[in-house]
Amino acid sequence: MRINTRFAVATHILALIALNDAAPAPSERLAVSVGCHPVAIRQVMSSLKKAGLIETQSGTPGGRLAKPQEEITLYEIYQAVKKEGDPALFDFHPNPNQLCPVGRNIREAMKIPLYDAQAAMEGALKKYSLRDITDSIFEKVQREQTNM
Amino acid sequence: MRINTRFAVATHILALIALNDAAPAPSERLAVSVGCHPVAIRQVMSSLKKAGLIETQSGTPGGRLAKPQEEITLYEIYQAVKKEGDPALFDFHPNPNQLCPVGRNIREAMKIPLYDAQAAMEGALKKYSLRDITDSIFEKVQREQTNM
DNA sequence: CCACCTGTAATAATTATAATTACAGGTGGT
DNA sequence: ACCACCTGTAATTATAATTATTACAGGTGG
Repeated sequence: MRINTRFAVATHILALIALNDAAPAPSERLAVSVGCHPVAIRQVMSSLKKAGLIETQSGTPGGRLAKPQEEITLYEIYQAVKKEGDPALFDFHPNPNQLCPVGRNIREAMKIPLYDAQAAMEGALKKYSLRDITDSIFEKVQREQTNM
Repeated sequence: MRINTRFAVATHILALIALNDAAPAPSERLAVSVGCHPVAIRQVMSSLKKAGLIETQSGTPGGRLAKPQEEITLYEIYQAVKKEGDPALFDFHPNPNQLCPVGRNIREAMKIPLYDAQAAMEGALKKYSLRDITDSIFEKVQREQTNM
């Protein structure tokens, strides 16, 4: 599962949990809204739990937010689902020829700029909380019902 | 070809052109250093030409920088190889269920944060020029030869 | 001319990604 | 204490994305 997909699924799940005061939904139900496989939901929820963003109980459907929406940033969500193996925004780069001076050194030469770019991206994600997202969704839903 | 790969290949090619005062290298030679297929080299060089970063001539091997290294930023390189088809940093998101209020609206709700994140990333790339990269490579090559 | 190259499209091979299956437990209601 | 239903996680299969390869119509310069 790609980081982008995991991030999208994670945010979606958290929004569903945050907005749905009703009965706790099993992974199968969440999967219908997200549009993916229930197992993918469980895997992502497992990561969110490990990161301390939600609380779940094995065998019991659904989950609760572990802290207020205001305190969950998009950055935290991103980090929660970012796996050991392959996070880097830019997976620079395939297989440069080690016999060529440029091929041998370009990776290191690009390290700082790319790290900088990734940090800038992550910094932007820190500016938004789950609350911002759910507020935005709520607002749009209201508009659907009243107007139009 | 993925945007990340294209970006890496493009930077590599530009560094090779910038550093190699010697004879112009055909795509096959560049491919050896980059570690990919010659056709990929030609495709990326085609993009770089369209973006006004290099000058090439059909039938004649190699290419020249169209402007000084100082004036070619990593951002420009990134933009040059970014294709129409939607390279967006976060391809949010697969196929949310349109029958669910959250699934129907989350994409729009995430739009601003994700756009912001991408802009931040691109802003960081603007801070570095091709010269920074080639200087760094040159420095590392020097160190390889003298010390160690 | 001719060997060598570019530019680009189309196809084939490979790899990454997501869906599915499987199963060992946990839970809560009855 | 049972049972239907669920989670958590690994292993496998199917599918989609990506890269390599083939192909070929020109351009170039000796």
